[in-house]
Amino acid sequence: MIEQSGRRERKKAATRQKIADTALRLFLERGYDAVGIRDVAAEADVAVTTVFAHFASKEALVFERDQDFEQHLTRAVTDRPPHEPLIPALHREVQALVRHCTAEGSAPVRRMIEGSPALREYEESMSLRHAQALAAALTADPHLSRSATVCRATARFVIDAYALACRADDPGATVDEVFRMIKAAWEATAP
Amino acid sequence: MIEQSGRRERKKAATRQKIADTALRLFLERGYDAVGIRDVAAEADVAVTTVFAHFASKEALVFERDQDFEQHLTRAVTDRPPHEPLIPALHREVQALVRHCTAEGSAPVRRMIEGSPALREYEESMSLRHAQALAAALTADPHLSRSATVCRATARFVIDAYALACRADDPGATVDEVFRMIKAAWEATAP
DNA sequence: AAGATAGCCCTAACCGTTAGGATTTCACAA
DNA sequence: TTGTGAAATCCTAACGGTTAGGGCTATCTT
Repeated sequence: MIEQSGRRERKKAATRQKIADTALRLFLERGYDAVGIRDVAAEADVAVTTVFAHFASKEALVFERDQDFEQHLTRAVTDRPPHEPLIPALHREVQALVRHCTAEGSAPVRRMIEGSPALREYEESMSLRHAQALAAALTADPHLSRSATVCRATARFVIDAYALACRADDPGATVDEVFRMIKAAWEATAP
Repeated sequence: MIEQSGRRERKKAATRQKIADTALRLFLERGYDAVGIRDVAAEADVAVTTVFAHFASKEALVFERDQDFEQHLTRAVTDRPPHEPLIPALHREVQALVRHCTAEGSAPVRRMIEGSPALREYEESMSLRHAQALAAALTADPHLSRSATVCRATARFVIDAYALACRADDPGATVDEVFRMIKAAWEATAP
């Protein structure tokens, strides 16, 4: 139970990756709704129960890197140099995340997500979790000294900026425009 | 096909109401997860297919008045006296909506929603729709003359205020605090 | 009164998801 | 090396939300 030495972990990670890769490939080939979990399992040559041992739901197969996103965001807050102002740090990080999700290769995936109500709904609820994690990071920052409400609201605003930019015609400009609003909102709460 | 003379529409509405009432009662009595659609249908004395003819999903049974919410919100924008400033109008409306959803009788329903991931997720995706409707109303207002991005961001901020307040210890104060931020954000975008 | 149609019903299935329990694979220590 | 425990996987069967297909009746329109 303490610190496995390799092979098991590697095999598990390999299985997980194989499932995720197979799923994404099938989804893009035939459409999300046209591919069943049983199809994914068969093609990846694992049992259906194994799929659910690695992913909590069918939608989760599409958002495999979800955890990374949350970490990047919270670390933009927690790992920034001391006394560096908060909003520019978040602004930069959101720009980077948006660039990542509107990159060349991501277009088909985005189209698939927008085309499926189930995936859109799942993405929304993911965003809510990210907002909560970010709110926690803001609340914990000793330099900020804002109320919990302000931290929660700011976190949601930042996630809104990301969500809007991902779907906008000019993602970069959208992030900038929304962050001008966030900056004003934040500064209006100065203690 | 236009303008039925009554009985049919009345019967349809009655069926819908009976299903919604029965569902909510059973959910509160036994818990959301412990009640199946087949139970609701049997207790309301209708076929399962009839339930889905009136409600798009099991979760929708809980948010029967969803449409009203959206109308109230958009009308706070479209029906306000000419030249009345936007933000105070929205502020007042959100206060009213929050009071409504944190009223005495709503507590058990709220507890039920917070206790079910499926319901929370559904509520989130509803909120997104409301934000889009509000954004459309803002974009359409001839007195505002803000970019589509600003309208969309503001709409989401307002929905955030509502969502945060519904779960806060002091809902009224939360609305006020978040709206101070929204006001600053909005004014920072003055043309 | 006679069609047209909306609302409802029934049955059977689809699909995501989970429970239960067996089986294999690996890590580690005797 | 081999025994042991735990983790990963598997199989089967089911549960519960949801939908398709097709039929029946009450209501509406003309």
